[in-house]
Amino acid sequence: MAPTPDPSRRSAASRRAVLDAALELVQEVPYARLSIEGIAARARVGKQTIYRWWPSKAAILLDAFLALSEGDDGQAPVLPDTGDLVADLRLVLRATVAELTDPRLDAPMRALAAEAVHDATVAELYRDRLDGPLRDAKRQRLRSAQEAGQLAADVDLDVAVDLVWGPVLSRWLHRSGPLTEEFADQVLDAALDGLRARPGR
Amino acid sequence: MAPTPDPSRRSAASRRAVLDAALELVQEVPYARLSIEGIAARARVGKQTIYRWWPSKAAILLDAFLALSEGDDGQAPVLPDTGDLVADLRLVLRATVAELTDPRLDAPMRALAAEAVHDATVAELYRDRLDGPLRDAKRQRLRSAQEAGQLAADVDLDVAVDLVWGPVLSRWLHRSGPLTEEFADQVLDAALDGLRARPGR
Amino acid sequence: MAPTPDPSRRSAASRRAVLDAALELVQEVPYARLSIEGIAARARVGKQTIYRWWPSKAAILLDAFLALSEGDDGQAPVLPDTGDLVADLRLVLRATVAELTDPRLDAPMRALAAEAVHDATVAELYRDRLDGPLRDAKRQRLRSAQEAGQLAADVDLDVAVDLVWGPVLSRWLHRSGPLTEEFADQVLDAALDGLRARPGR
Amino acid sequence: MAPTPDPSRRSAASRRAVLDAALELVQEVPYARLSIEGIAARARVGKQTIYRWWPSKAAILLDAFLALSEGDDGQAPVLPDTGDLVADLRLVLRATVAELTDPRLDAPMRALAAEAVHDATVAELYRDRLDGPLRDAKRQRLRSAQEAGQLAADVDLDVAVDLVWGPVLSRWLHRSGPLTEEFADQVLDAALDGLRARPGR
DNA sequence: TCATAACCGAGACGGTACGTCGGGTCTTGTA
DNA sequence: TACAAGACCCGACGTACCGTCTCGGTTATGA
Repeated sequence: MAPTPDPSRRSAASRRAVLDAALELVQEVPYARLSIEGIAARARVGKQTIYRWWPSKAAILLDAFLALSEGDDGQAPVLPDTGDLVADLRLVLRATVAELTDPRLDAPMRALAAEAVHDATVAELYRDRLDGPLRDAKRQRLRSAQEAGQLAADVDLDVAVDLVWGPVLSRWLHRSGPLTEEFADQVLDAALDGLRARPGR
Repeated sequence: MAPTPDPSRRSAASRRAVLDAALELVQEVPYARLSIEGIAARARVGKQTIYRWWPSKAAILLDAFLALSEGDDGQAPVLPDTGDLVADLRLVLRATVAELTDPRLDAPMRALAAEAVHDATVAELYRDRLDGPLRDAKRQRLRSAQEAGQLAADVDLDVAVDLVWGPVLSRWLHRSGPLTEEFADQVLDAALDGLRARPGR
Repeated sequence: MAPTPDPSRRSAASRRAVLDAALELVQEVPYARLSIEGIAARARVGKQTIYRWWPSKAAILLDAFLALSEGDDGQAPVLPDTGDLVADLRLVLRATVAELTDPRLDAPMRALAAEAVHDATVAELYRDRLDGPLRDAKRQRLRSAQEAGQLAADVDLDVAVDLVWGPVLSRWLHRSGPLTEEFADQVLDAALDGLRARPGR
Repeated sequence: MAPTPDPSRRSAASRRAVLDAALELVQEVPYARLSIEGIAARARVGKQTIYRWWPSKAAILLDAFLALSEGDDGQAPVLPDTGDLVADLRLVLRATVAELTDPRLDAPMRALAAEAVHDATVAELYRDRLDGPLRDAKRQRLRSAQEAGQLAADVDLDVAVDLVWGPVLSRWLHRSGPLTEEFADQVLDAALDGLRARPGR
């Protein structure tokens, strides 16, 4: 159905220009005013070139966002594993908070996240290309901890990932409170030790 | 500057018609195609009437959504408090999952949530009129548990709320996995008891 | 089929602005570059306003052209009838030549004529609103001459009109030679007296 | 500046394909939708091939049209000269009418004529390659008649040509009436004998 | 004989304009 | 004065072509 043109003839310069323009614009103007027309104009590129290679505005943003984290190219992300679960997770969760509050990343990530919220197609793209690999890494680190006997054996790792990162993501998306390192630490502690009052603690 | 029209002369019929039309349309068409023009046409209402009474599309959705949960009118929500924290929270968290998966509520809630993700103004509206009262109730229930010695004394209640509901919201928004009662229960158990492996458990 | 909006709500200012802009542009730029987009921009008018009220670019030109000859408003044109057929026709045919060579009229008339050449719909519009009334006047003047015994009784008046004006129009359209008063006079003389050599002439 | 490619290497097959495609398309679709892109696609030819060999769409049409009347190749056209001026002209004028009403020729001729109306460059092409030789032949036949004393000595031959063919062309272009053999005959009679009432006729 | 230069098909590219949709404002007539 | 209706200016949509520009591939000489 999709005529999908020959990628070998694709202009790398145009691709970069579009991605850069998208990133610039998503930070300059409110999301609702981000238009393909505007991206094309800023990138000095014909609109057709955009429509030829990207199926949606969200797909551009996704590519643009992936292009931001250039170094990781190719290899799947891996979480640090020093053996000290708490320290490792604290590091990573703080990094997550730092990313989410980085003004350079906030705008495109919000744009993507919002798009994913109401469009399952975009959600799938987002999951496959951005969140998925990262989630695998998180699950992997927790599995390692579980195997080392540091994590309860009966805990579903997907649940565990959501328990640690869910609160942070939720607070970021809903702006339901300040998103700080302190919050990250509190969440981590609570997630590991539980909310319940326990004697001998 | 704002003309702020006289609310006493407002047509209740038009208000209802707009809200109903918005709810119908948000379920019929993909969110991107939900237009004020379309709502006005469906509601047999002049566009000006909408612009007179609502500041944004999101505000319409919010009103429409509030109108859905009519019974709660006025009084602030309260969580059950039978003394059995686990049972109470399980009930409520399952109810949350039920709401989020109710096809009748899913569409407008997603629309609102997405709008809130990229627009801080909408996020505030959302927080004040929808999420806020509910969050207070959650915090209140947890405070009661804390006072009863069921919750660790040093736990920040906002962190606690996010630890319990954050994973559910996050999974809903990102569609990162199936959103089931079982998941709710797992999250609750993990949140209360922690992920960490502990002897004597 | 056509939704044809209510003409009573039409903005007279926009109408004028569009017509003026069209006339200006058709004289400034080659016809192929005359765009509705350009007319709308020049007229400071939304494109939709043009599409609402005119079915085609040619229709705009036609209205614009009719607006040029403002004085004639309403009343049908009449050719002079002094009794002296030759003098009357000479006057009118020279006026035709003058119009066709007037740089202010040449551009829009060519645009219209060309459009009419390949589009029968436009040709009909053109005939009904521009050429028709004028042709009636010509026929009427010739009929009067015929009744006065100045024109051969067996001549079809439509043929007669074409014999007098056809050569001029043809030369204008095809630029097959200089379009001068002298040419008009020669055509008129030849049309009245015929090409054939005759004794006693 | 112009690279002027080597004509000896030109692909005759491509030339034919373009000309054929142009003729087909000009008859299938309204002129405004006739695109070089479309011609190239139909002819299975690269766009560059068209741009290399033809300066404009009109030039393609002209070539295509000339290719239709293949037989006349090279030699200039000549009008019959039997000595009987009326019979000869009647024959030719009827043939003109037949051509103009031939549905196979009508579309490309209209396209060309319309293009010539608003573009003086095309008009020149048209005159030089199509109309010019024919006009010479007409003038030649009339000169012969004039020398034989059949045509008034003081008649300008260009005026004479326009007097005979102008009405027919004009009616064709403006569709101002039915274009029939009868009309041709009437025009011819009127042109030769004049419109004026004359005693002894 | 074979390189090498042209034409060729294909089609991506930066652009301009198309005709449509919707945004938010303003006007008109009715209740 | 609120309302239904809808015209208005404007900006963006996604598409069609423009004319230019590579890309391989195939002829078709001329070193």
